[in-house]
Amino acid sequence: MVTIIDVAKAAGVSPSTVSHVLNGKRPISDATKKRVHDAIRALGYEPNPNAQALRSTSSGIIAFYASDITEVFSTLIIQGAERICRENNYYMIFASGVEFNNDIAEAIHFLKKRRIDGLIMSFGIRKKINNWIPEMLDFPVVSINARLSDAIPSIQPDDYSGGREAAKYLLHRGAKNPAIIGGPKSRLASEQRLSGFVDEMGACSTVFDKDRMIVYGDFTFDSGRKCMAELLARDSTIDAVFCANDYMAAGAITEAQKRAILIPQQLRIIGYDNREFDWFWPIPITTFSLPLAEMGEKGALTLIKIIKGKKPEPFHAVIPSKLVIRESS
Amino acid sequence: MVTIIDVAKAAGVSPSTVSHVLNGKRPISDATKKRVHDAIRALGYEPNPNAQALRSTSSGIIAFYASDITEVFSTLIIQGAERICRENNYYMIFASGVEFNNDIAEAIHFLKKRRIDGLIMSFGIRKKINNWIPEMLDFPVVSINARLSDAIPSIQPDDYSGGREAAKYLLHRGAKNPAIIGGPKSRLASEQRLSGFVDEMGACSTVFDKDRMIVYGDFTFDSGRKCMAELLARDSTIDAVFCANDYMAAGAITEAQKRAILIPQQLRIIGYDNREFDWFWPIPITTFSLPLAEMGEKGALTLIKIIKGKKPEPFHAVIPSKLVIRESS
DNA sequence: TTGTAAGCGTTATCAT
DNA sequence: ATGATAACGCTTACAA
Repeated sequence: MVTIIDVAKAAGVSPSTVSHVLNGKRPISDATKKRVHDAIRALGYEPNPNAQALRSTSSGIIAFYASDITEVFSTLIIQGAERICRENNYYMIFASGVEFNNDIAEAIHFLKKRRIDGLIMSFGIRKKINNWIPEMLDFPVVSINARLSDAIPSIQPDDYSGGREAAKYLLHRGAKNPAIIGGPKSRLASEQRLSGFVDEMGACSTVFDKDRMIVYGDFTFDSGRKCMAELLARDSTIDAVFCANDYMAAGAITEAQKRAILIPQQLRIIGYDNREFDWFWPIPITTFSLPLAEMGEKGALTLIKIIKGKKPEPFHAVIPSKLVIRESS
Repeated sequence: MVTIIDVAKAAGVSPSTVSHVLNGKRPISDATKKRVHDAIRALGYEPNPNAQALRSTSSGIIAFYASDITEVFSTLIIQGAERICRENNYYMIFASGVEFNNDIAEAIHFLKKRRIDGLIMSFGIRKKINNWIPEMLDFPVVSINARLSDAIPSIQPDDYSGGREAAKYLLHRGAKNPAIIGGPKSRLASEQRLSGFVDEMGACSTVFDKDRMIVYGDFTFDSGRKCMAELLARDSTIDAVFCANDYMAAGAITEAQKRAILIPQQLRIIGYDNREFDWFWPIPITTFSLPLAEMGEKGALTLIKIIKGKKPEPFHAVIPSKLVIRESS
């Protein structure tokens, strides 16, 4: 184990000089700088992170809390965040809600004792968070996919504008009588996608009967089938359906095909989320690709700014999704 | 910040006694034990992990290296491993191959300087590992999904017996003329699945022409379609196809349906991996569910044994997959 | 621009 | 069965 003292001896300087060369917290002459760096390289010195964390206030660690780490979305967000952290010489550690029985308080407590410099919290399901304890968050925190409070910066996908774009696109494709299959009303993502869609219809002065042309599912494949059946029962002239996620879009397509409805000729379908199966579904599904990596990156960048005492701009960021056009529309 | 000294004072004992009460490395009288525990609870004392790691040789940290953390399989393995680690009071940190440009040496180096107690390496793709440097692994290591060397314990799914079970099941279902769509020959998982299948055919004294009835794809949906077409061109009386993974199974089903072949009546299809879309694919896909959580658990248990100086048993473990029967077969 | 020395919170060694 | 004390490797006042 090579220590800072070994390096100091080899370079003929004091340990504190070595330390300062490494973290640049005070001016060092170029000559000594070089001698120290040479010694470091020659000996293969690596600072001991535990000693650093023990002595200084900062640990160089950023924690990532994901409500469910097995959700694909989480991992893609993580990758984005990790890239930025590494570029800024932070190391990331993880905590998964599942492992803490979704006891966020316990998870935060656990992370705090590791003396983390900051925390990125990512929520798979964007619902209103209850039992929330912002008091615990008395250190740099960023929230992804949920707005926890006005005081905590957040990064969210722009579901509303996605909904608007879906409507615009369908109308552009010639849809005259579109409908919606929504997700649970408790899910913000779904609600915003729908209201964007409805607003855009209004903006294009297209008549849209919200009570009749919206059916609510529960984000599952089966509910997509049922909702499609229900919509067709209500109005057989429907020629386009915007689904609040891809599972329901797949169900809707399946149900329509069972009735020999031609897609996209007679009925256009759009999903949301760009799930893996979309592109090779029997009828490839048009969808919106979420800006997951960007959300992770932006989240990490924002957090690092806060750690360094700067105010992030914007405080609550919203990132657009990207329409991915495939055969179903 | 409550320290061990505060606790010692409150309990009227020395810091070293508190330390020993906590880690049980020497006998303590029940009376003092109680006093110390009371003090700990009263003050809400939490040992500082950084100080512990600095002073002792062990950090209490197990690292998990995954070649690709965004792969669903990785996350499920991780969850299994994490459960065991927590139960044994280890904390897990992660490194993803992607983040290190797949430079395993660098990743290991990075982890080593965090003073990890052990390492679980999980490889998404089971191919022979080249450029391997077992010399670096001079500390407790376990490998999941790949056998790195005789000296490093491994945990793998039993693809061979999965293949056998697939054959047995198809024959039992009355298949007379089965075929195989394999993955790339470089992939161990695929090769073992196939050879299990072929061996079982032999064991049941069923004729199987390996040259004619095996077509190799590349694990993608499109290759599944092509391979299915090729097989049907070779022999239109094929009544069952074992596919080395689910993507190809989905492709095979799609191709067969295009030709109006009835599934499962005229043609039974089995995939492998139990991907998410299997159960809601237009014809739900029979498949094998990999023992991912168990692999993670077993991996962690094995590693912890090694860390504690015990020899794990068995040294190279193999865990069976589970046949999940659905409509396609 | 550089050096000295104290101390971060533990655990390990040596006493008792 | 318990205590005193040094040491882990580093950062940071304080001095020079």
